Amino acid sequence: MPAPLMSKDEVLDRLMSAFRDRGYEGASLSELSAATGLTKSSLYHYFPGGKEEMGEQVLAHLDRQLAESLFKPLQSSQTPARKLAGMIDTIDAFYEGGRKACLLERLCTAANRARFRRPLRKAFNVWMEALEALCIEAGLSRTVARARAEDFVVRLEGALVVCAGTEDYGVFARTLKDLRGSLLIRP
Amino acid sequence: MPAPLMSKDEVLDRLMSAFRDRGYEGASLSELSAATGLTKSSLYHYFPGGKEEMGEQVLAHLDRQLAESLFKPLQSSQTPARKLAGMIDTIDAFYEGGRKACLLERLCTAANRARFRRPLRKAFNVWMEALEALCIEAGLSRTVARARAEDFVVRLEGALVVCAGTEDYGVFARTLKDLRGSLLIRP
DNA sequence: GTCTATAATAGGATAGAC
DNA sequence: GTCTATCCTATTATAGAC
Repeated sequence: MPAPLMSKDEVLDRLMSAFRDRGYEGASLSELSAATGLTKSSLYHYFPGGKEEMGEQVLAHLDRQLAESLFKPLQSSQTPARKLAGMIDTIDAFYEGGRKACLLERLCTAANRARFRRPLRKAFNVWMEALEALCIEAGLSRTVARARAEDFVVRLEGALVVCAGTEDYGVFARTLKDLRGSLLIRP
Repeated sequence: MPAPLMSKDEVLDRLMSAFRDRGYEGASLSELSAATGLTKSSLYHYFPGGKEEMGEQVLAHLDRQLAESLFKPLQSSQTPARKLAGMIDTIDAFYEGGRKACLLERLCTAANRARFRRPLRKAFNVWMEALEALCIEAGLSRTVARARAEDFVVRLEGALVVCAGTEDYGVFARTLKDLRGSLLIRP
């Protein structure tokens, strides 16, 4: 049995990229095959459950990435302001300045598929909870922290949608800049 | 030749609903057929260009609806604050409190299709320009007005995405409430 | 673990009767 | 303007060799 040509993580990265570009329904197995460089059959070796399992595992993969890039930096000994700055830089890179869509958004269309509903909700909540914790650490009340965290995710998702629709990527830059300056300030 | 069973506008309304629920790629002709009560062949009578033309015409249909519900109220003699309140009520109803997605967002996935790119960008811009005009009427500078308008659309789209992902429709209510109170206030 | 080959089905689209 | 019937192709999915 030949050694795998690429790691499972690499496969998941490429699938995620394809789903982000084309959406869950829009990404055909042929496209996913081209994106990974694997044949359809090889994809079925990794994902016996087919496209639905690919979506599921890519979502879990994103969960792990979020944990790595949102939680880990949160536990460092930096000031909240510095942590925020780092997180926003990470976000800016991950979304390529607004040119790359959000996987969560692109999976929402398929959220009637029961398999995606829970993990989707969880991913959004985990994200907001991380932001809420950061706000609280910066001295905001629980109530304000919660509202700020929610608004952060709302604006980020919205900016990505508007960028995709208008091809004006300044929207993303302006939104991040505003979030950078406003998330932690006292009410 | 039998009289049409329903008006073209009614057909377009139903197609829009289906596209908003399932996305452009997610909505199959069978579903569109079921949603309208017309057979596939009848749909092709209305839209000889097939699904792509359906998307195109539904987008144009939305344009007209926006003109009716965003521009017309703007030209009334009410105060800016009252116009804003009315617009937000309209928006709340149109999106069913966050339960119904935005057509523009759901078409972004298909925006690589050249036919959708321009109308999509136009729809976003027309919307933002209407909001900008309202802000200016309320006494805000052009610069602030532009930023507020952009942020309004960003937050609205984002709230819809987060609602779809979390099934927590409070997000939409909270976002609208905030927009209601903040769009027109002086910097 | 990867491939070629192929099956099965669903999707988009058309022809032609009424 | 609507329908039934059908076509073609792309899509998902599987079998089995190496």
